[in-house]
Amino acid sequence: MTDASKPQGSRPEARNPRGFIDRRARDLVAERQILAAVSAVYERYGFEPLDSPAFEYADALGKFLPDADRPNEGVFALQDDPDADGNGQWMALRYDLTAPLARFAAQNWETLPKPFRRYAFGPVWRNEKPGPGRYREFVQCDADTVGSARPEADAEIIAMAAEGLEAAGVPAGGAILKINNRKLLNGLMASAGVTDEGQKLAVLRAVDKLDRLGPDGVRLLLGEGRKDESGAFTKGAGLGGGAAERVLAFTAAGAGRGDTLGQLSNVIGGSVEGDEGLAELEAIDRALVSLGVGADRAVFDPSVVRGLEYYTGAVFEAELLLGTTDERGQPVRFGSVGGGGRYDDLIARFTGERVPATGFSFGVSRLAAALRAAGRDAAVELRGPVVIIAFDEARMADYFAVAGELRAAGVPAEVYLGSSGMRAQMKYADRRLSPAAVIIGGDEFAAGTATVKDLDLGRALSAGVTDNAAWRTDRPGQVTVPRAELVATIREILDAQALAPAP
RNA sequence: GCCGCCUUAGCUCAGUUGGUUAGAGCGCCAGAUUGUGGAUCUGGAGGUCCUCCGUUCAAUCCGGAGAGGCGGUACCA
Repeated sequence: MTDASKPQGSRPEARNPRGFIDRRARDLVAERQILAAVSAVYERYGFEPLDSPAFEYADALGKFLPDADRPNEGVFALQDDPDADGNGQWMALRYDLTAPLARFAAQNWETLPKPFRRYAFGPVWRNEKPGPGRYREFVQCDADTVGSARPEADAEIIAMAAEGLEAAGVPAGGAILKINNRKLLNGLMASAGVTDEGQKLAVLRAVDKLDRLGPDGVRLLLGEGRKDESGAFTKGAGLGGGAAERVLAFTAAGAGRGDTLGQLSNVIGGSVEGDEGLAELEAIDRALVSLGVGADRAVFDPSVVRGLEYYTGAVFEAELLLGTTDERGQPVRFGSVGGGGRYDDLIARFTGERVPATGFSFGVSRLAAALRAAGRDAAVELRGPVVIIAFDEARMADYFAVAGELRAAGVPAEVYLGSSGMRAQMKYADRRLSPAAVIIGGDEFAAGTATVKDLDLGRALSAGVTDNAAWRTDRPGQVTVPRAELVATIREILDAQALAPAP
């Protein structure tokens, strides 16, 4: 085996790049169903589809602009057409669908109908450390309204997101949209004397961890800092005790609708920006009520932060409440499957003109994985084609004719194209989860017949069979019919299987 | 980025206190069965023991460095 046919050490290892995965039929069918269902909902709301390139010039993507020192920080970037000095335009794979939308809207602003409503889906790439269920390439689906400052635009996005998740297969009560407004926390921090941008960020980060660390952990992070179990120390926001308690009181204002608004107005009190945020949430509440979205589907939750600078007003997050378990039966918290909010400054980066915008995006693969883990993907069932056994070299033309007839009748079919014997061919059909196999050998040709084997019937019967000889001679589910009745016979088998539970 | 654990067959893992030919289960291939899936039995293929350097008569095993994987943490557009 150490001969020339196997040069040692010179073979590439067949493996995926770190953080990238192959997705097979099962995953793809599930994702396609989700996208089809969600697209239909979004279009019903008047959103038009848009596709944009995988690459954008790096400056258009915004703050993750690669530079000479760290060209790959966060994004996958390359230099387009570099000259002799290595100078070229930096371009990068998009890391979300919102930045490309901002570029597109700015570029076509003069001719777009405004407000502009579009949805988009496709892969996005992030050059960062992968984690469990977290990859460097994944499919996102995003919907935005550009050019409307009305809180109703936010409410409609929220309502549409809720409806979209249900259409994708999340059962009623399986997810909740949590809504907050950046202006509330900004107002609160302003009245507490927090003006430093770095300190503001630290406060946001601390609040974001409320669900994981609890109020005590967040209190530490708002103050001096916190040391976790592994001994790593996270520097805190450096807030004084009074200010920290005010922030905590704010985040504790409950997750409801009208009652939460009342509590928030007590805690916020005073600042102009805070009052503005409160008024926006009240308007969103009214719109949600008229859109038929109750507190069972969307609530106000002051602990929702959603990322950093970018958002300027309302923010929302979709949390999955479905009970899910992993392969070992351990419960898994999927948590957030999507989020969004109002970003009024993103397009101004290009045009200098402030354009209000709001949107929501979710991870399609992640949602599919969550639905699978929750056992909600039963509708996705992969059946193989009808397999025509390649019995006789000289008769291949006849086999292809059978395949053609079946395909013309709308039945997925294929002629076995390997070189193995019949046993292996049957095994192949079984493994493909084929509904039926067609056997036309010398006997059938002589008699002008075809033998059709109902593989599901055999699958069902095989459980009770212990003797191989009997299993073979019984030939379960097998019928021989005149060649002319072949397609009709298979049709009957398929119709019968459609009524039976999946094998 | 930081911390910890791990790396032996396609997969899950044994094992060798450093010594001739490194094992199991599952999976795969074939036969028992000229033309039939599951089960069973029999046989077979499949390994640079992650890589490099060092120590040694001798390294899959000991030491060092590196790579890759997993988990936590930080970041998350």
